[in-house]
Amino acid sequence: MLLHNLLPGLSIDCVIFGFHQNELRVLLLKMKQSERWSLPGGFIRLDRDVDEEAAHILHTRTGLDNIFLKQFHLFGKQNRSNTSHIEPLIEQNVLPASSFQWFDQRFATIGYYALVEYASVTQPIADTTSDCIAWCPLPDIPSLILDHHQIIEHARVALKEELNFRPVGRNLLPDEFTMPELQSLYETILETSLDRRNFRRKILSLGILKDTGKKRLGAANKAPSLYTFDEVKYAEAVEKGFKSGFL
Amino acid sequence: MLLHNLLPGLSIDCVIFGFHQNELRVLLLKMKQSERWSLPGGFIRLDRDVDEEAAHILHTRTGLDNIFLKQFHLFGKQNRSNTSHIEPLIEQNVLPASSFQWFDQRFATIGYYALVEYASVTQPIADTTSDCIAWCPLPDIPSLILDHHQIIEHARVALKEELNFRPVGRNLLPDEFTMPELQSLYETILETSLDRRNFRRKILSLGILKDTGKKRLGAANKAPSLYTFDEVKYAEAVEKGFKSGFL
DNA sequence: TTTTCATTGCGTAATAATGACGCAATAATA
DNA sequence: TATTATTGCGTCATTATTACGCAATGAAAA
Repeated sequence: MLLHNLLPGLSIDCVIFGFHQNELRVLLLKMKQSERWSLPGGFIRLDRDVDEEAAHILHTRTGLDNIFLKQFHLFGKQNRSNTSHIEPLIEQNVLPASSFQWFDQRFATIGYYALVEYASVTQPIADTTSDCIAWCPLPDIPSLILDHHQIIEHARVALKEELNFRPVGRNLLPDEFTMPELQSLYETILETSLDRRNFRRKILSLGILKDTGKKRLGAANKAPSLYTFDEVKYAEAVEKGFKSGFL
Repeated sequence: MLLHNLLPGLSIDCVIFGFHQNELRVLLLKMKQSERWSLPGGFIRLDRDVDEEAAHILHTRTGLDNIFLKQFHLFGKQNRSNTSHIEPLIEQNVLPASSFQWFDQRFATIGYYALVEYASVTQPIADTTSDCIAWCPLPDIPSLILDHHQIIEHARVALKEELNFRPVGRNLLPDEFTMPELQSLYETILETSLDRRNFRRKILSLGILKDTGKKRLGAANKAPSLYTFDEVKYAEAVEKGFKSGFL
């Protein structure tokens, strides 16, 4: 990392959501020399767009390209950043002492959330300042550095609001999925329970699903049908959003 | 402006919306030594939160406090900023030559939109780099510096989407207003026309309006009732948003 | 092989919301 | 006093939502 080659004062933090075992999970990095975790993030190279850099961070951690990625908020409190999570890294020579003044700046950070298919991230990659990287279920997020708790919470609300406007499942579910799986995703994001039969009718009325004709066998009950998203209709729905309110 | 006292690389641009004569208008500054206009904006003092600084910019230009202000997007293209609008100002000694290197940085800018009651901004105040400041109707925005056209367009879309979730009129209309005035505001923001009778029913069903009992006299037709917003219900609606989609 | 079980797919009835209108009432003006 | 433009209120058909009932069906237990 060539620090003179970066946009000063601004960082990126990514809340990478996955869905597994009926839970929303986020990808977190365990800081070296500390019990705290952090969001995947980084700084912006002077020759890259901010959006580009966010996509790059995501690619670096997950190996994935063309991820659904959305900027949701700039966190700009005057006192939000400090060097307490960096100092142990410098002491233990994980980072060079010369990097201290870079981290000692005031940073605003721009939050992005990403939606990825959990199973497609087989081997997430930690960075040099981290021991490991792992998916953490939202209910039991560990202790985080800086304001990263707040960033995750903000992302969660942003995702929840988005869900009422636009379809979201395409990015979080595998290619084929059952109606109960889709419903569980919605219930998790919305933090509520929905009537099975009404959910089914409503989501089908959006016209973005295709029945594959196949069924998910194996469970001790009636086998649910497998659906995929109709790519064309889905893209249209993402573009135009759902009708709501006055429009 | 003490440039060493500012967060580098990040600026603020404010799209200040007002509503007058059935048109949405934005407050723009005419650059000195140029035919171009710009959004009110500025840089972030190291001892201020970004949100605080945005509110400060608004106060400086409009004299108003407690303005509805919402961050909507970070514009972070690598090549979005340049010094072409600054050079004439330095040549004519409007800005000191020493400020060139500050403006020659790459800047990302965080966009805020503000909603203000048009009539309450009696004397908007230009800055030292501007000849004048004026309300411009959205349909005829003049030539703007940098990516300010794009910023306004983005703000407009953000406002439009917001309108489907939360009430907006409180900040754009005078204390008392008629149903047709409110409808005209909605139609302008949504860029559509709405049935008068259905709009009335829907907006009343939200329970955020109070009939003052008074009427707006003077026109050659039946005098429309004057309404105000029910502060308690309105605040509740802003907080919780309107029901829509799945939730 | 048959029964049991959990769960799906489909359906229905009551209620609420929406879209497209009709029409009498009314403030200013001719 | 009649005319004009526009408001406030109401109706009716259609669509959406809510709250359920029930037969069908894979797998597992009897």
